[in-house]
Amino acid sequence: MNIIHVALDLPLPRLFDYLAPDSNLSDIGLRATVPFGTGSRTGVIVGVADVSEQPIAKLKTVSAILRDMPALPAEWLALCEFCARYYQTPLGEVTSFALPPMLRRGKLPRIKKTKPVAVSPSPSFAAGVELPRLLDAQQAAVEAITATNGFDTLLLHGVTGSGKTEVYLRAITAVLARGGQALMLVPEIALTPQLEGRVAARFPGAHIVCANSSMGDAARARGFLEAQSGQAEIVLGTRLAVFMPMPRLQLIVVDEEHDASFKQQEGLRYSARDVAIWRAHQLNIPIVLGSATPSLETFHHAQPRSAPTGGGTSRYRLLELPERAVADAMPTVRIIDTRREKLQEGLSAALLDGLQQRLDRGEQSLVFLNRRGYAPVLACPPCGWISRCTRCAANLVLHLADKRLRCHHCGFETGVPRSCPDCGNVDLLPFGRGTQRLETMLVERFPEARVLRIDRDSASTPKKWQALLATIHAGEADILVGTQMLAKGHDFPLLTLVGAVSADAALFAADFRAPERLFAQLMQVGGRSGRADLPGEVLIQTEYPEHPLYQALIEHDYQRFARSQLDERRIAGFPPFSFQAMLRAEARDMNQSLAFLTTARCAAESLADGVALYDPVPMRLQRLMKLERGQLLVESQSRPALQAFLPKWMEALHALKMPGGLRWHLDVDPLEF
DNA sequence: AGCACGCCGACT
DNA sequence: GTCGGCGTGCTC
Repeated sequence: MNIIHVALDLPLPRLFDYLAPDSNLSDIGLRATVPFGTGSRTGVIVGVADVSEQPIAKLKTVSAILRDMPALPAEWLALCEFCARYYQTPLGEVTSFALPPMLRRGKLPRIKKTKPVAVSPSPSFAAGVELPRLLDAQQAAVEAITATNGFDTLLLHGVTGSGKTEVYLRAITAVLARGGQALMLVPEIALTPQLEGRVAARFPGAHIVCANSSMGDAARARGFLEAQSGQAEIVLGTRLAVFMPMPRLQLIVVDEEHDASFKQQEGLRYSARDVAIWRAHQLNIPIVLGSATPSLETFHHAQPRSAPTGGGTSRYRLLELPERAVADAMPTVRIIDTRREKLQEGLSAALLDGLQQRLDRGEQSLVFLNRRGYAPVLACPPCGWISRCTRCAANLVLHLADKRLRCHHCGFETGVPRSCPDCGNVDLLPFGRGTQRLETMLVERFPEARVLRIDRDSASTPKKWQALLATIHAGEADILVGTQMLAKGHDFPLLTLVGAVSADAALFAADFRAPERLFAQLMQVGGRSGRADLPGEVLIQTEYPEHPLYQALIEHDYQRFARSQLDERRIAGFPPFSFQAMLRAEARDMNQSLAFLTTARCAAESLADGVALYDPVPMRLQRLMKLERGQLLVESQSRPALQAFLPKWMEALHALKMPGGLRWHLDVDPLEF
């Protein structure tokens, strides 16, 4: 055989063939450097053959087949091929994305002296380490996971503090004892170090590899090679870790499976959770999805067919952890009706009282406001001027801390004008409220309190973030003001009050997933309070106190909320009762974008069998970085029907002649609308 | 996506 | 007379 098929990182949905004397099937999965156009590229050999569909005369000869690392396993290539097919992305772009940048470029990391670790498959783990006692539900969950033979998707549903992590660790213990490898995916947050520490402490002798985008090139490449060689027993990482080659993989865990960061929002728009499930199926191994607030898709699959509201699909097994592992109660949730009350800088009397009480008792409070900056907009009331971004269809947010106006979408920033740029009026007014303003107000109102603001501005680097966390843990802060950064995963033993303000907007958002996200967020931020021996309280300010979402929160009743949402989704025909793909286009003016989408819609009409085509519309954030953006939704009751339609449609679109400056992409299973 | 080739405007 | 604008066409 003397022809190789090479997947190159190009936006072209095909492979490139090269002459390669003496190549054979064992070369599949090796990287190859090839002449391409005027230059040279490195890609992955995905096939070896005697013949090519191209005329032989057109074929160039491969420059080098790189044999300095072992061939990527067939299982890994199959995973990439699945992603290419499912997400309508050229295989070369997928393989390129799935490889660490250094390996992608045809290089290898310098060999680092290996740590003196026990050689698998008999790692020294847990011996001596004192294990916490399991509650019955945890024990049952561990047994269910470890007894699973072959592929199964298990949904581990447990509130914050119910001990999900301990269940993962026990299941991983069983895998390591059998000489297997385990893969654990976590959301993309600054939380990974904590978890890493906990896992490392539990498995002191085990070889653990981390994989996330903030790692250096060499470290990432090294981790990849250690996973591929089987040296690494545990791989812990964010969404990109789903592509780590692992020859003895026996268990996948997706923690906080509902988290939106598992879906990549650019380039290869994959869902690591969904890809992980496909991989588990392919390898015939169990996968555990863990969450206090599972995504409605996941919950639906974990519901029996005969469930109260029309039934789920019974495809996943539901494991419930109903109580907190540490023996304390769930926080009390109170809804504060703000319709009648005159608020003080956005805070109700009840919340202010609560803060004062915590101060008096030396306990911590958290005010949750998911909007950073001082005020969302600066305005000139007499003439109507407001601070707008010149590049985006968005307002410039006032950051008083460093006296700047900033666009939160494109990063544009400018100084705060002394007077109105239109009429010269010097009395410009900030409208609305962000964390900085709340912080200022709380400092004035509670002069004796140590107020700490935690958002992307104050915790801009991992170092600053760690310092803030240390301050909180040392009890050197009384009132925390923060965005969703604070909501995830952290334990604050002194925290007994959480107040949520200005959350209502999500109730009526155009995006049908907004309530789901709000519920998860409030549940999560509420879970920060009262985790030790101090009871917690959650106060939610709202103008819609009787809204079912808030009622379900009072009861801590995820299932009730999920069922009511699923009812609405079923009636509206939204996911998980339909399957969607979004075509997005951007150009210098909106007409261009919409014209392309209209053409795309016309091209789809003759191909769309069992697929509904919506009308092209401007995106919610219509203009970003001076590009006008539109979108076109396609939807089907049947995933196979949608999957059959998409490649035909893509082919038609690639054949269209694009006007200059127009760019488009397809997003399969989109999360954002 | 790059990178070449190709045919029309204002500059040393 | 050339440098250079980006339209369009190709890459095994």
